[in-house]
Amino acid sequence: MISLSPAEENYLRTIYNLIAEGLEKVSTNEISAAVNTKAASVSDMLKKLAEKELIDYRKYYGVSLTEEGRKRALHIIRRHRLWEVFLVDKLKFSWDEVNVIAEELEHVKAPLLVRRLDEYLGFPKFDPHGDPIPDEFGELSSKPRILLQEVPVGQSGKIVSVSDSSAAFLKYLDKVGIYIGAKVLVLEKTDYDGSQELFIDNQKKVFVSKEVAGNIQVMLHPS
Amino acid sequence: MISLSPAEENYLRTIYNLIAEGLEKVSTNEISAAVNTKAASVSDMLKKLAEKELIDYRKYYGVSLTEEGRKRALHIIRRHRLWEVFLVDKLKFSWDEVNVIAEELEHVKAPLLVRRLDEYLGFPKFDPHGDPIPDEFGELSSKPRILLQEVPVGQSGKIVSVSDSSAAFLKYLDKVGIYIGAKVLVLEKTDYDGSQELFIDNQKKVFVSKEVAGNIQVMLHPS
DNA sequence: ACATTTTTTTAGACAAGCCTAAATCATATA
DNA sequence: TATATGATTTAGGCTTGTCTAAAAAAATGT
Ligand SMILES: [Mn+2]
Ligand SMILES: [Mn+2]
Ligand SMILES: [Mn+2]
Ligand SMILES: [Mn+2]
Repeated sequence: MISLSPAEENYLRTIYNLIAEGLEKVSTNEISAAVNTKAASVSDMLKKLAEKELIDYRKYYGVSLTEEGRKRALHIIRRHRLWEVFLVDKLKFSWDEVNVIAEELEHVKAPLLVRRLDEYLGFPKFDPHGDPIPDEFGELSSKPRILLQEVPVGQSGKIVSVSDSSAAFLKYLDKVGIYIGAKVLVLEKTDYDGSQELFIDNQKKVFVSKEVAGNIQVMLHPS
Repeated sequence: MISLSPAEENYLRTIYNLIAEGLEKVSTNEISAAVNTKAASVSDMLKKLAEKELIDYRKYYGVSLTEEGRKRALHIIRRHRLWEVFLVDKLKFSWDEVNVIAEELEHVKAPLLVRRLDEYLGFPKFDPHGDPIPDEFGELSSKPRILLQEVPVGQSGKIVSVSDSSAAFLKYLDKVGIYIGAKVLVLEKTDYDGSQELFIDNQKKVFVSKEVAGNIQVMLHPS
C-alpha cells in the first residue's frame, strides 16, 4: 500500500467530499475551486491519480473515486475529523478554527497515532461539525439526514451537521444561535427566494437564506 | 517573517542540535548523516539557507546558525518537544517511539496551536528525553549537566537527559533500567575502553560502554 | 445550425528537493 | 613539498506540484 503525498491526499479528500454532496461525478473546475489551485494543475493531478487507479477519470467528462480511492479518502477524513475533535474537546478551539489546522494534521501518517488518538478521545462518532468519523476500516455510521432547505413548514428536527466548514459560515451560525444539536422548527418559507424563518430551541426566531439552509442537515423529529 | 518548508525546518533543527553537542560549526557531512540525505543535496540546501540569512556558511569550512536561524530552530524544537510530551503523557507512547512522530508534527505551524498545546500539557519544562523545552521567545531553561562519561568514580548524580533519541538506544536504556530521573552512582571505570560500572537507584548494577556513557547527561549530587 | 462562451486539456516553464558522477579543495602523509 | 585521500562542491538530471498561455472540446444561445 504505497503512501500518498499531502497534495494527493488533499485532492482525494476534496473529491470525496464533493461527491458526498450528492453528485456522482465532479468536474475539474469544482475541484480547482475547492483545492484553490488552477484548473490546469488539477488536470495534471487527475492524470496522476487515474494512473494510480485512485480515481476514474474521463477527459472533459468528470471524475469519481475508485474503490481504493474511496478507501484512502475515508482514512484521510478519519484523521482530519479526529484531529478536529481533539482541537475542540482538548485544546478548546472553536468549531470555526479547526478545519484549517486539521488540514495540516491529517497528513501525519504514523500508523499507531490515529488509533491512540481515537482511543484518547473516547472513540467519538462525529466531529465538531456533525460529520461522522469513519472507523479504522472506513465504515461510516450515517444517520438519516435531510437538508434544512427541504424541511416542510411546521416540521421540527435536530440540527446534526453542516456541510460548509469555512470560518465565515460557522461564525455566522454562532452569531444567530444555530449549533449542532439545536432543535429547529420551520415556521415559514418564502417560495420566492427559498428563505426560511426558524424557531431555535423553542426560544429564538432566526431568518436564514436558501444558501444557509442548503448547508445545514437536520434529523427530523417523528411528527 | 517568511515561513519555512518542512525540509528547511529539518535542516535548521538538525544544525542546532549538532551545534548544541558542543561544536561551534558543523560540517556538510555531519548534516548529511543527520538528515539522511546525500552531501551534494546538503550543499544545495546550505546555499539556500545562507541566502536567507539563517546560517553562516563558508564553503569547505562549515556552518553555524545566525541569530535569526537560531531563533527559528528553537521554535521548531519547541514544537517538536511539546508534541513528544503530548505523545508520551497523553497518548501513552513510549519514549523510544515519539521522535519519528514528532518529526512530522513539528511542521504544523498554526500559530495558536503550539500555545494551546503547551497550556494543555501544563507548560512542561522538559521533554521525555530530558531535553529542555524552549519558551515562546526561544529561551531555554538549562540545568548544569555533565556527561556520565565524565562523572568520577564514587560520585553520584541524577540522570537528566539523553542525547541520542534513536529507538535502539532508548530501548537499550529501558532494558538495563536506566531512565530520566534515575539515581546513578559510578562504581568503577575501566581506563582501557572507557566503560563504567554503575549502581542505579541503589539497587541495580549496570555495565555501560563509553559510547553509551557519552550519550547520557547527569546532574551531580552535591558531594 | 452556427457562432460565441465556458470548460478543460495541452504545452512549456519554473522552484524545491533530491540524486549520481565529476570536479575541486583541504589535509595528511611520505 | 609532492601526492594520495577524503570532504565538499559543481554539473547535470529527475520528480512533484504548481503556474500562464494557447489549443481543443463542450455547452449555450440565437
Ligand atoms: Mn490537508
Ligand atoms: Mn469537520
Ligand atoms: Mn521534521
Ligand atoms: Mn526529545
